[in-house]
Amino acid sequence: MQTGAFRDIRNAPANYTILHLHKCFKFHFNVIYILVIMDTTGNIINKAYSYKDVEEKWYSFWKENGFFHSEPDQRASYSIVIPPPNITGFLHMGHALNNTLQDILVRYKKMRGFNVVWIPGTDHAGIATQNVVERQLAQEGLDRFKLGREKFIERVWEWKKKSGDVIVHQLMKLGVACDWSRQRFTMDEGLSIAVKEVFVRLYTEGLIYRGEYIINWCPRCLTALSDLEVEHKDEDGKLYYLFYPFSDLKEGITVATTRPETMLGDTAVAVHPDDPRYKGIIGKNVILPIADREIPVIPDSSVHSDFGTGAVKITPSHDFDDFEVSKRHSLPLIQVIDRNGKMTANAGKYQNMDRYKARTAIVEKLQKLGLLVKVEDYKLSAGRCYRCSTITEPMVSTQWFVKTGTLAQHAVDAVKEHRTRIIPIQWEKSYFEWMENIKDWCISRQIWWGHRIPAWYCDDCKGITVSTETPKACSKCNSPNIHQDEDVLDTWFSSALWPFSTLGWPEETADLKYYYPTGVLVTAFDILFFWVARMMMMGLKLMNDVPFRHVYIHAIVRDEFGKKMSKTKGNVIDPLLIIEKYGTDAFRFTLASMAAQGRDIKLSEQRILGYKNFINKLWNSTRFVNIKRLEAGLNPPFRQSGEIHLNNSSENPIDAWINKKLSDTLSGVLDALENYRFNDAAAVLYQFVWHEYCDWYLEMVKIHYSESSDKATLENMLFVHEALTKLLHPFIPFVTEEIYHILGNSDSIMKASYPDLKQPVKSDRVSETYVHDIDTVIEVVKRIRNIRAECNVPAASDVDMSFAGADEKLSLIEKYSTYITKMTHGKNIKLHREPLTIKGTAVEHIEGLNIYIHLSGVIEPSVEIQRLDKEIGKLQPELEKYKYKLNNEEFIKKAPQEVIEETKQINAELRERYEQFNVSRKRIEELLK
RNA sequence: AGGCGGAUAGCUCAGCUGGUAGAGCGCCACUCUUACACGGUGGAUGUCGCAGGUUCGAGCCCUGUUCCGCCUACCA
Repeated sequence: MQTGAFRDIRNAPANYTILHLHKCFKFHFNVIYILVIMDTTGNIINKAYSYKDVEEKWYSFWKENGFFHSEPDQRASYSIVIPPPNITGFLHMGHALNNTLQDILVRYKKMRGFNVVWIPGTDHAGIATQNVVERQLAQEGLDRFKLGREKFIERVWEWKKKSGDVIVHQLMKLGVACDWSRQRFTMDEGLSIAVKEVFVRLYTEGLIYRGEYIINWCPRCLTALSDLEVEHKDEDGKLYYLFYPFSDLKEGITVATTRPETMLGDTAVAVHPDDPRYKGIIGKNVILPIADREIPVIPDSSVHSDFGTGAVKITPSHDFDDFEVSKRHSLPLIQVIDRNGKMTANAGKYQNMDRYKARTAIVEKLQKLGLLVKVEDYKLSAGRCYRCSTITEPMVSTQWFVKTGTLAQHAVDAVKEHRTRIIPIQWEKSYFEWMENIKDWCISRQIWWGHRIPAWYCDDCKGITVSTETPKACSKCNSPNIHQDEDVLDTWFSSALWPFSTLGWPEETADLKYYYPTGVLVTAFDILFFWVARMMMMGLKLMNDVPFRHVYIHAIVRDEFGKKMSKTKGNVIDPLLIIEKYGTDAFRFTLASMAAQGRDIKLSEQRILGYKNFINKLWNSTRFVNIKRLEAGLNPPFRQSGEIHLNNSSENPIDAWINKKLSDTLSGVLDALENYRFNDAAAVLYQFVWHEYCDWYLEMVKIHYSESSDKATLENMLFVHEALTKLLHPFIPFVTEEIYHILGNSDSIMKASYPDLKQPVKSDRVSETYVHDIDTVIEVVKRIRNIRAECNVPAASDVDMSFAGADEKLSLIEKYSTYITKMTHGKNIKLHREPLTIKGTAVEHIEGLNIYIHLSGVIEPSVEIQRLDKEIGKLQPELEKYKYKLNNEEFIKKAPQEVIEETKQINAELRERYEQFNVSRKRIEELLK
């Protein structure tokens, strides 16, 4: 038989008819043991946890039973609105992390008795979605203009119907406890009403206005972009030095530019007013070559004298700064590049030429004229459209804006007054910085997919009518000849309303009253400005209250090179593949464990594998406790209340011990989750389950139960197992639900409540003693195991052991001798008051106790001396450190009393151990003589 | 250019308010023991980027500095 075959059978699914094999391979004999373990419903419980069987089953169970649903009631509410993923989106690591963290909070708060709602939904993603559909049209040889606005929008809706919920179904795979009955879409009827309402209100108050301004324009998407929608990157470019002669043609001025094609739109040359080189020429005119226009030399302090020649050509129509300069100096605007990125009629014979072809042509022409002074290589930062990466063009046009001044101020105040807390707090600084330098928000987009701007223009009086309902006539002159604005609103405009529009605003609904403001917004920092800041402004303005009490900012998941994962870069790790490979629970636990990582999470599969093993460990411990449960015929509830009580002096010491550790774990998890330290919560649970509960408690239960058949301890074990299952549920919902049922519960674990510290954990002196006892037993066992391993004692052979020390310690050893012998393969324990000297014995020392392992024939005295020397060698530098510390007068004088006490105690312990080792060493040496 | 973050065990990273450096994976040895080999037991491994400073005491605070990353920005 081969190992491979062995494994294959072991991992067979639950419905596999052959019962799985158990510890089957005996080396010389082909003996196969078959062990069958069944749960209460008669299913075979697999030895290896197979998540695939479990996950789908429970998600539909939860969903169909309405466990995700919430309605306002008497309880305290806790609400979260999902950052709505784009309908064009596919689940990526960012979504996975973001939604896992939210789900942990949602399930946790539910189990703590809050009435929790998590409102899901999707975003119409204007430009992104339009691009997707336009690409489809292109394949059919069509474009949106051929189709016309109405037909095009129909096409988008069709597409949305078909593919828009892909991301939603992917989210479900993560196990998210969203209230799907409340699912919203930013272009829903209700949300569209909210959008119009906000537009009209803000317009009426003068907070939305229409104006001519220079904006970022994408010549491919043919729309305005907000500042945030433009990405800047350093690129190789050239810096051209152009010579503009004075009108007397004798001398001139050299300007530097990276964009010579814009020179045809120049309306001035600016120099710094204090620049001595140009003192005399301010006010003179230069002749703009090719265009043959005269333009003035003007003073402006925004010019940096030390850059280039200290003289700047001013092109107000195609440069943000120049636009500002032109306003200060009342310069005319001359547009030379059009919306398609081609030269306009103002460019004379270059008309209709592409902007980059025109650059080459104009540079050549200038060279011929002898006006090109020089060309240098230069790194420049070009703006690119965040959707299609086309280089954007600054363009002067008429757009709609939100006046952000006071809105932003209120949003700043709210955070300063901690009505909304940003966590981690360092993000506050970025938030303030951005908010305090905010510009008016350009909200109009020249695309078709989105909320159409509710403004109508009168063909007769040119008046503007803004209204939530489609008007019949101009509100100014009553003329029926009106037409609606062609533009739609920035996608983020509707997203900004998300925390209240999803709750029914502008209606004053019961939901709105009950759930607003939301408890927390969970998001990555990359949309802190795009979205969070704008929700703050809108929430405060329209609801008169912050939209969320907390903002929790988590990391961005990056690839191994620290780059943001994106489809265009092709560096995406698909979470769905990870789920397929390791299971959702393992994946979720990994994400929670890594949530603390600074700004980037670089996902490593090794780590996920580790947590998959953890789930398996949990699974197998469940198999064990359930065998015992069925044997003993125990059924839930395993305790009358959820209280963890330590004050039962008749209880088993190991129960007192594990209950204390459970209680510590509980407070650790609560503290961590209340402070959004997901990784700490995960670590505390991992440590408890594996290294306290499984490693020690279950092993001791085995020993105890085989001796005493004590059902009370089994019940305590089941109580602890169920409690830790509940504690883990928010992190790993699927496996915990399965376990909860295996333990004999018929209801969902989602209905269970988190173990609660409100019922105080009492502990009397007896329990405390028990806890300390077991800690000591563990310490003793570890020391003995250590010796066995270091002395290469064969694992299967039992060894005699003796103990020497104070009565108190000896009675402890006596009391727990069964645990000690069974856990160390020991036998014939003997107790002594005085230290021993026996040949062939290895020695260990812990506080107040000497441990002797009798290894005649296994260990030579000389070898034992070497071993002791090693121990002594390890202790020496430690002792030196403490000696120095305690001899330091300043330390004694200035350190807090408790630190000094602690130091003294550790020192005493080390010293005792050190001395005992030395004594033992001497005795063995004497034996050798 | 400014702002922010990172630099800790071979790898991926924890380390909250300064008080004997941790986890997971990997590695070495033993081990298929009756929940689990996706397991058990034991073990090795770090001048906490570098240089100063404050402090009785610094991975943590301060100053400077070097790499790496991100964000913002009007040097044309």
